[in-house]
Amino acid sequence: MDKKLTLLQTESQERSEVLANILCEEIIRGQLKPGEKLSETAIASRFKVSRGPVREALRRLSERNFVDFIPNVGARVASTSLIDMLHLMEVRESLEILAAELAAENMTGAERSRLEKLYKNHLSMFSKEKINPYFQSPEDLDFHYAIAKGSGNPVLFKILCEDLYPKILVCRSQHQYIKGRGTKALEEHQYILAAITEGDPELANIYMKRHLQSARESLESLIELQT
Amino acid sequence: MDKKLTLLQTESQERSEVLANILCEEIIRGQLKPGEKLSETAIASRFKVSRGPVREALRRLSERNFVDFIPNVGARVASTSLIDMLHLMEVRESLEILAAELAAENMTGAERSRLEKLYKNHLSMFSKEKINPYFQSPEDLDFHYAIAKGSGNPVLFKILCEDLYPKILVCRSQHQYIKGRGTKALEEHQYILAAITEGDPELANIYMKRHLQSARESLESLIELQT
DNA sequence: ATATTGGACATTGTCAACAATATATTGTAG
DNA sequence: CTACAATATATTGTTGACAATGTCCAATAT
Repeated sequence: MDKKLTLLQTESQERSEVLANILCEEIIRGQLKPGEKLSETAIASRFKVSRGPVREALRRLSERNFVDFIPNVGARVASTSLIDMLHLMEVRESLEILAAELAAENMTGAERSRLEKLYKNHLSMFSKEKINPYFQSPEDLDFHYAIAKGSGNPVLFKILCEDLYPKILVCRSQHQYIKGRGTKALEEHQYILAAITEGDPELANIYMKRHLQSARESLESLIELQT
Repeated sequence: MDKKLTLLQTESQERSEVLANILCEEIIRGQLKPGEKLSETAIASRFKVSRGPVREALRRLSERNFVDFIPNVGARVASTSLIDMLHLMEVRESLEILAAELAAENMTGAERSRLEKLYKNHLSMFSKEKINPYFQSPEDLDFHYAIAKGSGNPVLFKILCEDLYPKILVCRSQHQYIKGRGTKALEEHQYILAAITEGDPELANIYMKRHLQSARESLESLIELQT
């Protein structure tokens, strides 16, 4: 239970980075609410350290845009709107299409078979565990991670996996917005997988585009409803 | 002379952010060489502050990936290879195409006329001042900035203008790599401008794609030569 | 000569005290 | 009762001192 998020590697020993990552996870999980004050002294006493490392951690989070920072006032958990989410999805769409293309061109044999394994794993999870089909499973995310990695472009990987995905997760946790489009998404994965394993960038482009377009469109209609 | 870079707004009063921005500019300009050690005490005494704010600034730069940071060892100016540059250009291409499309859809009248003004300004600079045609002029950059802004997508703007462009400039300064494709680029701008002002996203997509593809291809052939 | 060990030095990490600023509270006047 | 002002409190900003870690160099052994 309460499975650790593997988004942020805490291999480094730097206090400020470890702190930043912990706070980041708590923001992503919604344990820290949007707008909530991040008091230096409170955090310092909670983690039994002095304010120095805490300040450094908060500056890191400010650079990552997970907190809004006002000089002489302090840091607050950044709040993200559904419109922000839409902007994130728009950029994500463009970059994941690129990632799929590049993955179809560049993935190694090992990476391809691993992607296939991820897909099958997702598939079996789906039928076996009777998980809520309208829930963004870690397996779904793994699939997209693997493609970003397989693109062979570290800049692309970094923006997608360390920038956009975490922020999209924050949006979800702040809005109880549940994206999952059930078996539909899984079917779409199958086509994407096939295009990539067969080394067909054009098809990978098209299938990834459709996959993400429908995700974005369902978000757009959700925004319609709320206005 | 020595015109200030306007990339990084230093409106905030926060010491650590001001310091980070100054160091950032020096890295972009090549005044701080790749691999160069960024000693806390040295920087602190240079700016007449204590090490606290300097440490915070270095953590910020580490998050921005302008310095490589090793715990208990320190920070060094990140060095970027031509391969890094290629990865940056690949992502940039994808995102600027999106920006051009969105700009064609969303730009306000004022923004459109401003873009036109930027183009004409660039044009006149070119003929009047007899500037080296193979030099990436600020005017060229302004044009791309305006399109990113005009997309109406702040996430897209941030990644392009605060993430990718600065890093591409670092690459240039670290490699004396001169991209400018002379009058050719300016011509291409004209087509992009027309498509955007006429609100034609499809054409804006195509012209921007061609514009950036040729830039990337010339980089690819440069890399060929060097190997 | 090369490799290794030890210690001296320099640098980074942490902390607690103090200064500067913002926020909250109280008191007063209208 | 509300609006404003002055004070009190709390929070952030900065600093210098000390601890912990890494780096460098000379002395020694193989």
